[in-house]
Amino acid sequence: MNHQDQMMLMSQLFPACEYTQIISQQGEKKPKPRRKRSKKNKGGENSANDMNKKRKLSDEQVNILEENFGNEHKLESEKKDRLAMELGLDPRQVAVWFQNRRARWKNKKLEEEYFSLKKIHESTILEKCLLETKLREQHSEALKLREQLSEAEKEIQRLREPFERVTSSSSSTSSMSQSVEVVDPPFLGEFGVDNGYDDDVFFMPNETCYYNGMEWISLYM
DNA sequence: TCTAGGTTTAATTTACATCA
DNA sequence: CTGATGTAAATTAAACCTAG
Repeated sequence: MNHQDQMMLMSQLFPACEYTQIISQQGEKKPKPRRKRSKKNKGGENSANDMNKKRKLSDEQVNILEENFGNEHKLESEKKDRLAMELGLDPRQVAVWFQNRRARWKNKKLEEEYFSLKKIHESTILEKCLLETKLREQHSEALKLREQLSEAEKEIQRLREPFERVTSSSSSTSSMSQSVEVVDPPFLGEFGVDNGYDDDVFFMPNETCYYNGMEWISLYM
């Protein structure tokens, strides 16, 4: 595999940006500072020559170059010469055109990638907002249910009181018998509200610790 | 119609890699 | 090591476009 083949393979395996990164990372060398640009030959031997002036390529030339670029982003030397002959251009011009075209292609790709990532980012933010809203709703629902539970427990206690008075007076006649109080198991709902543990404590099913109410809320704010 | 300022693009420069 | 050749990146400058 010669150098050109290797380059070709690299460019196929990696998008232009990664490909150039790989090249520049080889050897981990810092890029040397660019040398001062030498003055162009303004007024030099060829500057007066109109042939040196920049000529825009014709539509047909550009079409054929684009067609070739569509097939392959890099040119082998032979193909470059053939194409140059076909278009009536200097092989150097064809090489330069491909070089510039690759640079434009890379810029376009980067731009596309930027907008695609931006889109993903925006939709993720939106999803996060929706999930946060949902969580707040669920939390206020949990608080409401907890309030209801507390009320229900108070009501149970209130209804029990007459019965407990009777059993405690009758137990005084028999010291052996204790009040057989049916103790309800602590209610541990979805959020593990356990009044037997602490007044305002939540147990997270997937975690091994307890949070008080404000801490629990702040986890989701 | 003219023109200043912006955009596009052909060409150049530079640094670096690879190979014979 | 050296020179030839290739590339990417940065830059320049000619040609072109457009608002005012």
